Amino acid sequence: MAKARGYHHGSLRRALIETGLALISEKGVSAFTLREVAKCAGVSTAAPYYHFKNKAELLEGMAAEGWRMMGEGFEAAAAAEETPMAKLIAIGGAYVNFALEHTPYFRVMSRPDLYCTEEGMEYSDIGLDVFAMLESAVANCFPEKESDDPFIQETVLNAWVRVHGFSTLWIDGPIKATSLGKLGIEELMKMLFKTPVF
Amino acid sequence: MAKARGYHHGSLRRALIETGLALISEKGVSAFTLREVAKCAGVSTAAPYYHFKNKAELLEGMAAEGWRMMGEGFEAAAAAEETPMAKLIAIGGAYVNFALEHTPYFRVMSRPDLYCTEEGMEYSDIGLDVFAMLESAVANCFPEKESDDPFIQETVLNAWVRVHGFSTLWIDGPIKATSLGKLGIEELMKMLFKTPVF
DNA sequence: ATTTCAATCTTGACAGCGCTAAGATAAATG
DNA sequence: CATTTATCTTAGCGCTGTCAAGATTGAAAT
Repeated sequence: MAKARGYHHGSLRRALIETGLALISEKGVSAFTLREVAKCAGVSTAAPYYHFKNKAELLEGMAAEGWRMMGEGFEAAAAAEETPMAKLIAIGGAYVNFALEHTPYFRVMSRPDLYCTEEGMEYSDIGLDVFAMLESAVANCFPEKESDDPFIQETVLNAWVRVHGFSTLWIDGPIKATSLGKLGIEELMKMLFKTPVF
Repeated sequence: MAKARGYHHGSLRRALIETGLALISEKGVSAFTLREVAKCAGVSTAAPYYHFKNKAELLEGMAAEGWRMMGEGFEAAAAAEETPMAKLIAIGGAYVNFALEHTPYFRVMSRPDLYCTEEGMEYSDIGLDVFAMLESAVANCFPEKESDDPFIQETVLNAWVRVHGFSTLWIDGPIKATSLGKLGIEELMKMLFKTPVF
């Protein structure tokens, strides 16, 4: 009754997500096609519709998985450091690292228009959880302040904007096309975190 | 022989770009359709193919126009200030303002995968010109340094990442979905430029 | 003024897309 | 073994990007 195996894949749902990510990795998210995903997974065109209501829901599945992975990366990065400040920096690094190492996930996650199609859902709930982790990492650096202190908010904004802007500009190509592109990624990331976030 | 008027529009090319932007503004760039653009412009499905090689080239036309506009915005913003530093800050503000006021343009411009399809073209040439303006605005703030000084590069990266990251996160929705969203756009922009870029 | 001509647009068609309805098949249950 | 339920397939709709062929037009040439 639950998640029994069908007569083809043991778990087509997983296969579709993975095949889809592979496809996005190769040809980009705009060339991502339900039919091709199905073909690559070895099933018919209509098979995905048993596991996902539509294309957007498959993308939402990818995004949710990505957010979960990013959250785990945040936790691991923070756990490896001692001071709140070092934890915050490590989380920023984890954000960029995730975008670079799991680019297809990140591409989907950062395009809410693809999977937050209708209803009241404005944004991925899991995405908000990850944001909350960043938020409290900042707050922990300034225990004497309230969490809605303007300074905290400013710092959160600054950190988020920085890691997201860099990730986007890097994986989409613009940085590589400019004089900054001649610098390696390690050097750029060092620059990115050299200027304090507060 | 040159750009004579056809037997329908005086200049269909312009009409397609404008209609297309209106469509993107309403339904987003992923719902942008050549056929619908043609219909809204009052011509047949195949008409656009006289003015643009394909869909990507129409999007490229939009992007190029957007980059030009952004460049003009940069110049105007810089011209209104006296000191190099004030010019730099004004340019940063012009970047964000462009994204907010000309969102459909910005959406296309920041998706090079849509219009930099093939050949050697990795990124819009005009986009690179705009980047050069930002670069020299930074360099002008530190006349004693060479333009390839690491500090200059770091500052360029920091400024770019900040304005681009904020613009993207704002127009795509994430910021609005978080606690930061409760703050107004003016307040957020003040925060964005409060922390120095160098 | 008529002819000619190149630029511009239309019609019609093709393969591929997301999605749905109806039927087939395999695995789980009795 | 029979039945039921979950899973998948086949067939088809209206949409998309793109192209080939033909129609229409304004302007240049005579």
